[in-house]
Amino acid sequence: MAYWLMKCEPSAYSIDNLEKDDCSSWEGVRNYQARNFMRDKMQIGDLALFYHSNAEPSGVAGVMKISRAGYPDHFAFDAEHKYFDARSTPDKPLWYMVDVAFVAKFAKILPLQQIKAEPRLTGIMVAQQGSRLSIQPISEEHFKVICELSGLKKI
DNA sequence: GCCAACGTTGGC
DNA sequence: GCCAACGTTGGC
Repeated sequence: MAYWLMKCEPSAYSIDNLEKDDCSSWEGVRNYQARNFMRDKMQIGDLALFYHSNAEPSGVAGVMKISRAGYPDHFAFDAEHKYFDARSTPDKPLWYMVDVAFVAKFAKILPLQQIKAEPRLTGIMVAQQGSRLSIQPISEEHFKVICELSGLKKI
């Protein structure tokens, strides 16, 4: 059982969208490191923080659960789609995605500023300067501290 | 909207 | 395989 932090711009897809949909694919990741995490490491049942990037404020918005492990991102095969990539084919997929399921929405966004200010979260990847990785592993301890700070009692 | 930090591309 | 140019991310 592993823990993750996954970024998305809420203008594209937010925790509210996921709560409404209950379940969603997490397509469009076009970074090799992030892809490797999804393809090789993420397992059904893993918990992930939903991080709103480029937002007001940016921060953790809620919790979700991996409901399907890595599988080829078929949006890369569709020439009409914005995530199209000619280098990826059904035979030799280049990009992967997972499915996520809604677990909880925080009463309030936990802003990045507060994450940076919390001593128990020292060293967390999302607070590093210039951290752009959209799929990040996170320790169980950091995960729990963030849930606690957000007032979430129980997953 | 600015721009620093970072990842990727491609010429050589 | 180096590295400059370019594109993207994301906080501010």
